[in-house]
Amino acid sequence: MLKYALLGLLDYESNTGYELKHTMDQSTGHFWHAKQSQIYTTLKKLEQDGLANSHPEPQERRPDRRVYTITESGQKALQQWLLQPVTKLDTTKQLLLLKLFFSGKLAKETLLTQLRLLRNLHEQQVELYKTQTPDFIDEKIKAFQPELKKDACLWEATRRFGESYETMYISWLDETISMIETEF
Amino acid sequence: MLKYALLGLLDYESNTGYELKHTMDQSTGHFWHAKQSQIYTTLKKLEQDGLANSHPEPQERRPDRRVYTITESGQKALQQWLLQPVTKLDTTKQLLLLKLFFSGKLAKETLLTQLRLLRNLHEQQVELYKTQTPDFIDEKIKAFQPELKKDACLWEATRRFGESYETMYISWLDETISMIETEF
DNA sequence: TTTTATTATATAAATAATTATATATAAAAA
DNA sequence: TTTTTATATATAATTATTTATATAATAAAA
Repeated sequence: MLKYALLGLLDYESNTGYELKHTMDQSTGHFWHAKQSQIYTTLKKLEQDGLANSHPEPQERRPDRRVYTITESGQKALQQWLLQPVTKLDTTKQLLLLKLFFSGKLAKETLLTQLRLLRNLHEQQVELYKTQTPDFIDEKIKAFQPELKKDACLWEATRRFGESYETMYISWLDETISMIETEF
Repeated sequence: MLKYALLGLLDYESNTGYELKHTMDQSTGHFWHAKQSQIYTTLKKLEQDGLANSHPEPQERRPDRRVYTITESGQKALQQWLLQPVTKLDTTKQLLLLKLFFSGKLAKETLLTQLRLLRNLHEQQVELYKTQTPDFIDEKIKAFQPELKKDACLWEATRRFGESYETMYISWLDETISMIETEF
């Protein structure tokens, strides 16, 4: 799928692996992340498959940048993929839930400490969705200009998902913490 | 991590790869899933690392079962892992959000159809969390008996997470569908 | 002045996970 | 009676992902 995430971004503008990594970290990374090494290898694969082209761009006193551009074939592949509906639920991996499931023998205070620590992390994350992410979206809209209104609405929908998710998570943690405080 | 999921289950009772797969599908699989092949290979690794033992159990007119049992070393490893707090957020992969992010050029009705289809899937999933999963927990509690009260509370907490998550997801879908209906 | 951060790309090695198959038997359903 | 479902394990091949490392230059900070 990373393939399509990269094609999607390249469809807005040609870019280097380095920049794509940073753009992803602030946008799609919230729901589809990738390490630098995976991005570089996937870009190579895109080029091999004819879905993108690349050319080196010399820079003053810096290593060359390798700029990737989506091809027509790449745009078709992206479009094709976007048209296919999602027909099954994502299988998520929740480390906290996995641990919690087996934590019946842990001391009450150990468990509570762990949950309170995690609550802080989620508090920080929800703040991020409420502030930094909207700024990022505004900035991109200004950069790409007008007819991206629909895109902006959809980007905002994904941001809203993050905010809802974190809000739900914190409520769930609060309920779970109370439950443990009273029933353990 | 699958390693610990398996150790956690084996700590309740010795079991075969086949049974572990089915138990996981109905319990931890909601937040940590694995394919049959991965379970078998991970069990082998557990044995190589001395965290579990196994012995074949002959059956009448059926292939032998290979029953795995957690070792003391395995119990220590499990305990050690449970004591370590989760210090960073899970990086989830949400296929729908990835597609949605790039779907600005799709026709309004195409998008709405995709979102409504997904809404049905989440409706089914929330029902599962409200009914089947509690039944599974009750059944396990009866099987393992009394002092699993704390375990049961934690299992219930993970079930509650699933219900909250799906409820949040459906609300988000409803908001997103309205947004597209009015703003596109 | 030494360290750290930023700009940039690339690959090797290891681990994790998925897909596809192979082997066997028996019961139940179509 | 043929197919499907369930019981059971195992491995090969492939793909996906992470971790670690190498290279190279500049600017800023300690």
